[in-house]
Amino acid sequence: MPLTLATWNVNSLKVRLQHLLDWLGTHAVDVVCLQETKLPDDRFPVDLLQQAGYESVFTGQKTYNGVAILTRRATVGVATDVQANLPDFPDEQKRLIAATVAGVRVVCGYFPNGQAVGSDKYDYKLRWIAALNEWLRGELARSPQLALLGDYNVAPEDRDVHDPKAWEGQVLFSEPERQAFRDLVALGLVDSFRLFEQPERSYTWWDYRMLAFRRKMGLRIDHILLSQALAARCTACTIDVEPRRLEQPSDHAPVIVTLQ
DNA sequence: ATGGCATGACAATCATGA
Repeated sequence: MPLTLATWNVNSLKVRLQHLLDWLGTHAVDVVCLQETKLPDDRFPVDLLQQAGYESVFTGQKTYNGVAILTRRATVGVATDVQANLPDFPDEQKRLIAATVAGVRVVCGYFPNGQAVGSDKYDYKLRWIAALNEWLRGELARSPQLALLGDYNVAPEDRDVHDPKAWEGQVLFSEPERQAFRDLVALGLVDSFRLFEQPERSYTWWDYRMLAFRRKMGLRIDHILLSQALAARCTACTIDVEPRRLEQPSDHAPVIVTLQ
């Protein structure tokens, strides 16, 4: 049986819970990484997800951030060896959770936005990614079958940006951020989306304003990087834009990868 | 040049996002 993993920044799990449940009902993916749940742990909808057939591990907080890994009980059971946050990077912000599922080390990250190039938040973003990189080196040595899924808040290449000229040097597309992305790839990871022929103007995020989605004005900032061992098993990677068409959507679309 | 839109805390605006 193939194994499917997905990542989706839901921009509030409270608001998007029904969208998520509907999506799980039609897609039945085995592992789902969520970002921006914006829920403290005592408010996480464990029971409703269990009724939908999914077990959850999560780390969250009020108002901002928050990440989770859902596992389909019937196919992959419960996640083990759960790690919340980067061990050597003290941080109040809940941006990372890792767990082992079906022999795969699944890392779910909500990378900092960075706000504006040169700001304190931009500096924090680069330091956060550097700390992730350092920690991942050890994780990869321990777990050769590793996937890093999430909202990276980085568009790696020109073709990942609807208007690269306009975005040049801006946050999400600045050279230091793109270099940080390449430094993750240099650990021996593969951008699964680019293993395959993809449609023109493939993006995962569109601004709520200016009718950006309808006008295909987006960025590809949500990614699934796979270790070499997993890349060898990968048969597909797609962006599902359908949830972005719904009423009151998340501004991000899910990305799905299939492993053989 | 600016704000457009959305979410959440908090109770009219404000912080944050990307």
